[in-house]
Amino acid sequence: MSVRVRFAPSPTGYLHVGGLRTALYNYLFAKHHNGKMILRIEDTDRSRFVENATENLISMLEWAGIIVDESPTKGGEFGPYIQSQRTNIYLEHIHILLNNGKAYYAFDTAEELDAMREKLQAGNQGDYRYDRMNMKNSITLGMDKAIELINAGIPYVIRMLVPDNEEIIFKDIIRGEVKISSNEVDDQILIKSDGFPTYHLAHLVDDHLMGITHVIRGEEWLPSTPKHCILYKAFGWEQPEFAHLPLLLNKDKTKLSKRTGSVAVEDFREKYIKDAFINFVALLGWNPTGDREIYDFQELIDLFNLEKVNKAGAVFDLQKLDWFNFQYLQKLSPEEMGKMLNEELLKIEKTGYDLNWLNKVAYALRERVHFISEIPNYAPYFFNDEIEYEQDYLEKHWNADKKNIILPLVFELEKCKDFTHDELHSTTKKYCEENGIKMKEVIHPLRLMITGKSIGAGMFETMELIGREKCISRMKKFLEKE
RNA sequence: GGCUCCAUCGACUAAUGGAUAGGUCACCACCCUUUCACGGUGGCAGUACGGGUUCGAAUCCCGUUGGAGUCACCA
Repeated sequence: MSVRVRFAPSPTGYLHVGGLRTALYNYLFAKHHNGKMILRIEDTDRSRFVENATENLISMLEWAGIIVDESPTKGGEFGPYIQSQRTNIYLEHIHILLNNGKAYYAFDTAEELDAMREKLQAGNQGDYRYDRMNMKNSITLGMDKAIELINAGIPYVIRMLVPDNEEIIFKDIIRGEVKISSNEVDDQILIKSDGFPTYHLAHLVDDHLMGITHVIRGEEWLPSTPKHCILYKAFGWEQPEFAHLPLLLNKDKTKLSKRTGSVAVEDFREKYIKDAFINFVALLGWNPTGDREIYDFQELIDLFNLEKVNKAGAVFDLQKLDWFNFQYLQKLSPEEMGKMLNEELLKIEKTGYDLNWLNKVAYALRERVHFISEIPNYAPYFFNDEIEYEQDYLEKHWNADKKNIILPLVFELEKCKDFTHDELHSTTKKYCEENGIKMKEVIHPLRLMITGKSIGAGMFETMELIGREKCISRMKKFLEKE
């Protein structure tokens, strides 16, 4: 049987990085096995629906390189792929359960449920499950009475009937065998009073109908998996394989949330190189063994296996992601770097640069920044003619003596024919040798006069990029002032 | 609180009962050097604790401790 997996988010606004990793693992697993991945939108909670969330979800997945085989926009033979368009299917299926006695109607109000839970809490602690035999439902009232209430327009829900005293055992690919007594499982609501199914019913019916072979989802679903096992059995369906992924964590080891920083994929898209981000995320909770860190997308697909997914959660620590970004930055061509730099400059409304020149600037600085986006701030002297001088640097490398050394050099440099790195370098070297001074004695003042900053790329390379005219005028302006 | 899951350097992880517990990020030092970086070399740092099984345990078992997830007419 060929592998079919799914990613089934709720359209609640944005794609969470934890969700992206789940989607990634699903995708890697599917493609590794030449299988299919589907995208299904779980929008049965009408109150949480957010406009355009589905489009956003898809565009984030596509940015990440996750191209699903079947989806609301792409279609497929198992559609529709939006749960709110499948309500009739759920209703059909709930009747199977109603008819075989595996589900029942319940009429309790929110207040009555609250009262029940309070009572249970007062009695035996830790047990808040639906008290089936002491509430208003078709078991205590009888089916005739239940039908009567329904016909009278009384709101109702449909709950699953959990069998007593059964041991539920299921196999998880990552965690092995998990056991739990059915006495711990609640009579979960399957159909809400608004007629929509809950997640538990809807996802399970869909997974079955859509031929899903492996359910790969976050660990937060582990506690409700026994419910799903009971449901599969109630329907008489074979259950899929389960794999519950370890959670992505905040620094304090709690489930990753936006509390401590951004978790929306769109925010990462703005800052990081896609391949670096994917590489980083893929290695959070999984490792193909060995000492390697850098893997391209195809290698991830080739190597991925669920058996080597870790059990413990992984702290989502951006420090290493920055390093990955640096590594991938070095692999880009000057043209790619220049393009990114141009986009950054557009954001701060700096336009009109020669693209070829931007390529060179970005390339020259590639080893000094983790992100292309740092460049405008790291080396403003490429884009502003107004130079700000670093005070410490100025004090350290400038005084009356320096002026006497530098002045003749400026004239020599002005005479350079091509104003290229090589010529500037040899001219300066010659000058230093003739006057018995060290190169660094003059390079720092040059850097100071032209860039104002103590850090940056090689000075002659920088001068070539800034150009003769600007370099000379900056030096002269500085010399007049100081 | 009940239930379930989990536990290797600060972080990500490797080591499928057998070497001095390996690599990467971060941090520190040194080298290179034209500043800052890159790069190179080295360093710091870990099997939560206690039992057991075994010739041998990070690894298997039990217990303890700690952490997390979950317990909705949300997914």
